[in-house]
Amino acid sequence: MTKKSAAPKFERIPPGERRALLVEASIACLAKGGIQGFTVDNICAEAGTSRGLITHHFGSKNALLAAAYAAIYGKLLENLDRAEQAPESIDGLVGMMFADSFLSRDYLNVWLALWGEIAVNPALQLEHRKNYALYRERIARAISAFARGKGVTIDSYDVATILISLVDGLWLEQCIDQSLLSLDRAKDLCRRTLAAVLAAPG
Amino acid sequence: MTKKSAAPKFERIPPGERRALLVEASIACLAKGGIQGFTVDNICAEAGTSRGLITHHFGSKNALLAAAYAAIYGKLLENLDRAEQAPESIDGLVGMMFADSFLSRDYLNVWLALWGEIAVNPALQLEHRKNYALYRERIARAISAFARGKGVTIDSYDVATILISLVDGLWLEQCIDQSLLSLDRAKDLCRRTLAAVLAAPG
DNA sequence: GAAGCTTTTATACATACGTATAATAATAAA
DNA sequence: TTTATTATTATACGTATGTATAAAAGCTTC
Repeated sequence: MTKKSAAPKFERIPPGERRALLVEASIACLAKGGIQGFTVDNICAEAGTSRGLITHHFGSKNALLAAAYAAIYGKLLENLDRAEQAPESIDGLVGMMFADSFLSRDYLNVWLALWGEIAVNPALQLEHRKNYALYRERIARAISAFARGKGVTIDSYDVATILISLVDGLWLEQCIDQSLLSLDRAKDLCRRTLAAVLAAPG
Repeated sequence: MTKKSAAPKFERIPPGERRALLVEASIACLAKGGIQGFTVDNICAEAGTSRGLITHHFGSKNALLAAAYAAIYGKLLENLDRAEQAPESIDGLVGMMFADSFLSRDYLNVWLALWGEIAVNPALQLEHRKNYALYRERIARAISAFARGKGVTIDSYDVATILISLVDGLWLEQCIDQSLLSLDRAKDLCRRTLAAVLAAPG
């Protein structure tokens, strides 16, 4: 007679996977309710775990927030690295920016929620600086390569700032009020601005 | 013998003034701690009143938040109306944008904190749409007048979107990490972009 | 100076919050 | 099969939260 094995009351998974699950749940909560939706109860309910796991795996809620931010930026940079290294047209440059930026509407809300926290949360600020520098460098490099290929002389650092700021602004606009701006129009405005800036003398 | 009059335990001021005080205190709290710093305790401590006044004068904390947003936008629009109606140079246009945008670093944090809430707070969303439409209209009008004066034909609505988005993006960048961008450089990038866009054919 | 009105305070209340704790149970190792 | 490890749960605890309530007190009007 075989021993009757009871159904396990919970599944035990490797720490790395559990952390990833909690990070995913955190992002979902940020998307739904902004930084105010980022609570232990919400996150653990979303992840389907008990309340203790955040402390166990991250030490604190704030550490989980920093981890979530790192994960989001990680995805962004990863996508960027998959893109062609040196876009050879304005369209290519714009495509590079928007492939990562306008991934999904939910993600926009997450960025916005996190941005609002960075200024008042040192741990997040640290995480931001680290990742943003990589991001900016990557964009500036692409612009630089593009300009070199076209024989245009520009300050790629300046153009990168313009491009990133414009995309962030369009993004923000799209996030706050979806009815004002479509992805296609955002791309188009970006393309037009970039073309004008790169064509201008100086 | 005159009656000894005890010092009043509190000052009673007109509802409008009290509301303004609470709105000011709200903005200060948002600047310090983001949306998470926007609590009844913080606000009333900042305003130097007891906890009951928010409910009494606004009905709810959320209504106060909407009022604070309206007040901030009100100041923005007011400043804009004081500016010259039709800037006649690129510098004038840029000046118009930045006179309101970069008022103070504290205000940047407030905008950022509020932006993060708009997507998840219907009352704020309503207040935003109303004011943003006025803002955008005002900017587009100035651009339109400028172009007409110079004999340039443009879609002022498009250029307004570009300009506003760029300024918001620069603003965001400045807010998140002050070490990356000075006001002067932000203005300069804006000027340069605007000049290029307005000079471009089409 | 007295009455009435409404601002203002003080307090109470139920809920939500982040974290600490101890018990439990799933897995790996022996 | 037994033991050891640690992921996981359940719960407790103190604090913070937004709002409701009632008492107190300032101001206006007569």
